Amino acid sequence: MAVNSDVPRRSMAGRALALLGTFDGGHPRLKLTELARRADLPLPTVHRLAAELVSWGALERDATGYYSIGLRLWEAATLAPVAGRLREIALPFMQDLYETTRENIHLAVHDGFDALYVEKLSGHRSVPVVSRIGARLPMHSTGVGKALLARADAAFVRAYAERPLPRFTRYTITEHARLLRELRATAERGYALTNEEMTLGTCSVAVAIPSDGYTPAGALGIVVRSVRTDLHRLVPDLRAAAEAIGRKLDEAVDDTQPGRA
Amino acid sequence: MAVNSDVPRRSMAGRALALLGTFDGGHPRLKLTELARRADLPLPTVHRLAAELVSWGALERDATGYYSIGLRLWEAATLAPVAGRLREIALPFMQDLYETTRENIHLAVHDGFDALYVEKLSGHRSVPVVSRIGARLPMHSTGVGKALLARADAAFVRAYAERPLPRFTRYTITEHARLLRELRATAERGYALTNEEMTLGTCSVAVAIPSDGYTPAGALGIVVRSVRTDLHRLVPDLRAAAEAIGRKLDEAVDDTQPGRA
DNA sequence: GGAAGGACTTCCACAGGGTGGAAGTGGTGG
DNA sequence: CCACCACTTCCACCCTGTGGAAGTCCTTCC
Repeated sequence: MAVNSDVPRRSMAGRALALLGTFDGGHPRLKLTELARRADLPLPTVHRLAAELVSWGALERDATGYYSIGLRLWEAATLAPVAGRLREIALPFMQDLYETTRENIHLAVHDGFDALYVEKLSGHRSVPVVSRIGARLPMHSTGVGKALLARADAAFVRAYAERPLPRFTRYTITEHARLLRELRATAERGYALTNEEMTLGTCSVAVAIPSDGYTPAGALGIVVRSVRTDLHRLVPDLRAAAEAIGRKLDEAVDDTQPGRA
Repeated sequence: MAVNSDVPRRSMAGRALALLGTFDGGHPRLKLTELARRADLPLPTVHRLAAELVSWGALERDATGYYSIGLRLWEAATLAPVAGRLREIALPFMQDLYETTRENIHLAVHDGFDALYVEKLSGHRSVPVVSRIGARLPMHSTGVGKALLARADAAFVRAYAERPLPRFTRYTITEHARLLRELRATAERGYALTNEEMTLGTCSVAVAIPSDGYTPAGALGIVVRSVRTDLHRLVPDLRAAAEAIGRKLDEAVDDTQPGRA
């Protein structure tokens, strides 16, 4: 018997989703037992349910018994607005930025208290970074995060700053007052900067994508080696790209939706 | 009462998945009624189930009542091997190809009777193409498709060629014997070519990614305007990229999996 | 070689979550 | 003002999922 006396007894669909939810960046492949333990479900239940998910294509199971996310689920997920419309529109502009910089180009959206990375371009010559498509990173220590936060409404920013701000390097901003000051400066300047706040040796510029019709709001950023001192020179291109993306998004919204997004 | 006397009574999880399956490239957003009709489920059932999916984040519902695929499902799907490992490894090489050509760079895998597009890079100057990340296109009319098909085992190729081959342009190969001949030529040549077989005005080169440890098998392709006649010149770079990707995939497989993929 | 342990699979009688027709609500357009 | 349509809520019946227990099949260790 599970000890979920407080949990209001998950439904079948809820259990199926719980199984999907057990996968994360550190655990993209799981064995049956791990799946059951992480989802806190009895083993036979997981066994039966997982088999059904596999038969539909929501999960895959390889010869060694490991489960991973299935191809068909991935395929369905490409239809999410964030992956479809936003990415599709942004990509050519991100390519342009990549060509001129050959550095990591990030596209992230605001979700909960995190910046969720929707697209990332990088080449062999780019600095290695911790981001990954589908990854969540904090907003106070990343370029795109600060750009998003600087645009968020005051109540949200206050809520964000009142939580403990995890430290990643000795340059990470962890004092609430300093974060608020930084965000004010970002808003006035019109773009966000970071300097070794997430990873030593890298710094970044980012701007918010000015689209009023589209949610969740996005931001575009570039991460470079900190030895490069010409971060500011990237701003005009970055801003032009963000504005062009925003314009296209608004057009696309008008096309498909009579109401708001 | 639904008329599914032949369908073996779908389970709850099956119904939830059926809802996700109602979305496709032509219908990325659906209203409740459409969802119910397309999934062939009673409206109250869909209503209840959809609400549960929304609360988890597998679906989203906007102010106008339209459902679409949810952010959390998209996030989970980024953990699929095809999106995670394959894409991540291939991307820098695809970037290199993009820089030298500024044309559409495609990465596709073999799934069922289709080429499933896993990644696509394109800029403003690239020819417009019908592909989309997550899209499925036939294997006999696309570069990546032919590259995959030329490597598939004989039984599969026979099964493929025995089905009717849909025609897209007057250049599409629709005769079975000719397709088999073409595939033989592709295998000998070591790369696939198409010439206005999917879309008038575009042609393409593609090569299979030579990885023995990794399934599903992938292919890398470039689509350019047909006025460009130097398609063959792209082959060395393309092949080098595919080989490098294959090598990295095999390393990655060794790292994480004692057995086979 | 054999015993112990662990991971996975199968079984089945019980029970509580899901079902879906029907009725209610709200908005729209004629 | 009414008719219509899309969505939402309700509830008593009953079928589907439940999960402990037992079975199978490796792997490891002595």
